[in-house]
Amino acid sequence: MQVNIKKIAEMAGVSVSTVSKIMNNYNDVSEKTKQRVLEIIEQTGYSPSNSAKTLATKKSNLIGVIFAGELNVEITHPFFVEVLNSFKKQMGVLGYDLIFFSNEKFVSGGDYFSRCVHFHVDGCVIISGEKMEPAIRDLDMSSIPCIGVDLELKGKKSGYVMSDNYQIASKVVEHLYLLGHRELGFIGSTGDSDISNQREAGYIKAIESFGLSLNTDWFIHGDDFFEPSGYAAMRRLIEQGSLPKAVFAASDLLALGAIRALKEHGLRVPEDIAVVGCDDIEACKYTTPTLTTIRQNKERLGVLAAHMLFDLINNQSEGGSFVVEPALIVRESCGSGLRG
Amino acid sequence: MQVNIKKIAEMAGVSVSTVSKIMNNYNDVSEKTKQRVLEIIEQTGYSPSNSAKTLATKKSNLIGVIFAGELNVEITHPFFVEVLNSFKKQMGVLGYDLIFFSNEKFVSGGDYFSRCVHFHVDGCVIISGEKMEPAIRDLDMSSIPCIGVDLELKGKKSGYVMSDNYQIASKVVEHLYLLGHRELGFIGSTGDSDISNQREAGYIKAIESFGLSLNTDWFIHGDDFFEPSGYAAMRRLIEQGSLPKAVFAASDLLALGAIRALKEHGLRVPEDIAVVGCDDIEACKYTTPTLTTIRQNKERLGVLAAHMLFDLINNQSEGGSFVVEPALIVRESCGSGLRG
DNA sequence: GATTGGATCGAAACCGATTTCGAATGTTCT
DNA sequence: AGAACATTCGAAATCGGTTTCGATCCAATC
Repeated sequence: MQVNIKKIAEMAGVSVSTVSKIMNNYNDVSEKTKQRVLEIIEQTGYSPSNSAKTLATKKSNLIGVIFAGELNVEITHPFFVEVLNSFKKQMGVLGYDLIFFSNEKFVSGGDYFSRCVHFHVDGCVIISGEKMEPAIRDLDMSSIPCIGVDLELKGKKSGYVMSDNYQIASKVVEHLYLLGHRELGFIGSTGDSDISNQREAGYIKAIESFGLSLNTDWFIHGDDFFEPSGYAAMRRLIEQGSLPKAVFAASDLLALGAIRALKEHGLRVPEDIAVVGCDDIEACKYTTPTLTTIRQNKERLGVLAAHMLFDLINNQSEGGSFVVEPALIVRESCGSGLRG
Repeated sequence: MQVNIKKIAEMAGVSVSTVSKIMNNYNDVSEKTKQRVLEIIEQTGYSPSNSAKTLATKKSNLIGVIFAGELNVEITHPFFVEVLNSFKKQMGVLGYDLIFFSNEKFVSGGDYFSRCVHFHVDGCVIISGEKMEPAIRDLDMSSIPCIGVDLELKGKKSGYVMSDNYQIASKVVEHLYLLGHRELGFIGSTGDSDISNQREAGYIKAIESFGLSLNTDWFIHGDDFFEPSGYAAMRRLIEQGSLPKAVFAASDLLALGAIRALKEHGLRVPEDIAVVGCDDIEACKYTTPTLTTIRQNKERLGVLAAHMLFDLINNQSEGGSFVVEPALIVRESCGSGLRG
């Protein structure tokens, strides 16, 4: 039995419409009544019902958050959660709250699109890094503004942000090259991951552009981006016989798994083999050796995603994409000195 | 211009009320018309507006998620985010979605309670681990069902889940004692954190019950639960002169920071000093030494929180609390063998 | 055949806001 | 004083659902 607009109107001795106008900054209400009403609103702590407001205006000030894909890219993923946190903050400043759709419901029917209209979300952010699924494509092609994080959306009301995966790979190769490494390997996620594939393609391109020879025996793939996959991949590489002098892993956790396998096999990192990760998650600083990696500007990705979505919602942009520049973070896992 | 209930009614040649009844499992509609309407709903992909539904029923099927406190306990915190993920999954099974309130809005007025009524949330989960703030107390005392995670709520419609901090401390002391350590130190968060205080109190109690002497010079506090605080705390301990043989840190990140400071000072872990963390975050497994710690059953905490909240919402419970049993995870940071 | 009762459906009020449009009042100008 | 205009306000329709209650129809009962 919460206070509603009617009660405020009664208390102030004005009509419901007048109260509504005051709440929405109309200018056809006198300063005197405005102050009186505002005072009562203040006292009662009145906050208009979002449902009623949404129903009347068809704007909910809600942004849907979708974790797409099947590689367990959940809210717990250290990279995405930091992007999301930055996104959430920025969206808050812009006046929006976030609603997380529980994936469980999809089992019992109801695709992403209909859930968006169900909640009248003004827009949504889709977090993935995998290949596009049909349900996501439907949403992308709808009239609902969407921003992909590490997912290339192409709809008229869509956009995306991601790091430049080609540049990432090229920075890694350059670093390894300058350290004297000529035999380079790669540990990726499953082939279903666009992100992993792009990093691999960029890596190959960079290797070739440096005039190095490519040994695809040293290119190996796990099932996802997590640590056990990296461990398993490196195990296979070791059992296979010949090892490269350096490997680039498509995620930090893959790199850490690989390092675990190497240590277990009595190999030293970086002395026997150098390892580079990707993402610069928090844990990189605490491992032994600390992990040389590529930092993606997660905060910037989140802020950019928020602003792009805001502009899309307010018809101030036609979508598009932002590619954020990555930075090489040199720690211990490749050795530090040049030609060291 | 989405399909609404009126359109469905027209297409099926029935009234709006009949459609509504079918959607809500009333039994005064014939099987024949029911099938006809359901078919049309299926074809059109109709999904009823949550706003309209909420407005009419005063139930939103939405759970508010609140990160309280000022210690940067954000969505990124590795412990809470895992509890939250489990909570989210379970809540999804129970038919609820999650809405995250953007803290930014609070700056410009509007407390937690009014935001909950604003969105008609059916209940909310409050994630903290700090002392209770007034705004949270208001919410706790309101008629809105609330569950605290690491926060002791006491309202009539409230409950909470947490790990048994006394038991945590006692398991740590027992472990250290059996390893032969008699000089025990502690690194906590700020005194504003109930969790840290409880762990400290339990630690002291356990030390006394083992008949060990207490040296409060070895008890030291940081500003929060994060790594730099642990580093700074250990630095102070080192500069202070005498060092304990083992320290218990109130979080894993504090422990990792402490280890960094020790290494930097040329001390070996665990040979010169043993370190125990708390939480068992993912990174514990990748550090050197790997971190002996206390595992809190995050998945169970989340599931319990979800069920308690559900029961509270549906008046099937009067609130209360669940305390989950912690488990000691022995890794390398204290040495592994007994008396080793 | 009249009555009862159950099954099936729809009209209408309602939830709490927004927004349009016209009415009433006050102000300025000729 | 009267006309023209600006200011201020409220009645009512609307958004998309839910829910109550009465109407209708048909079968069963007496």
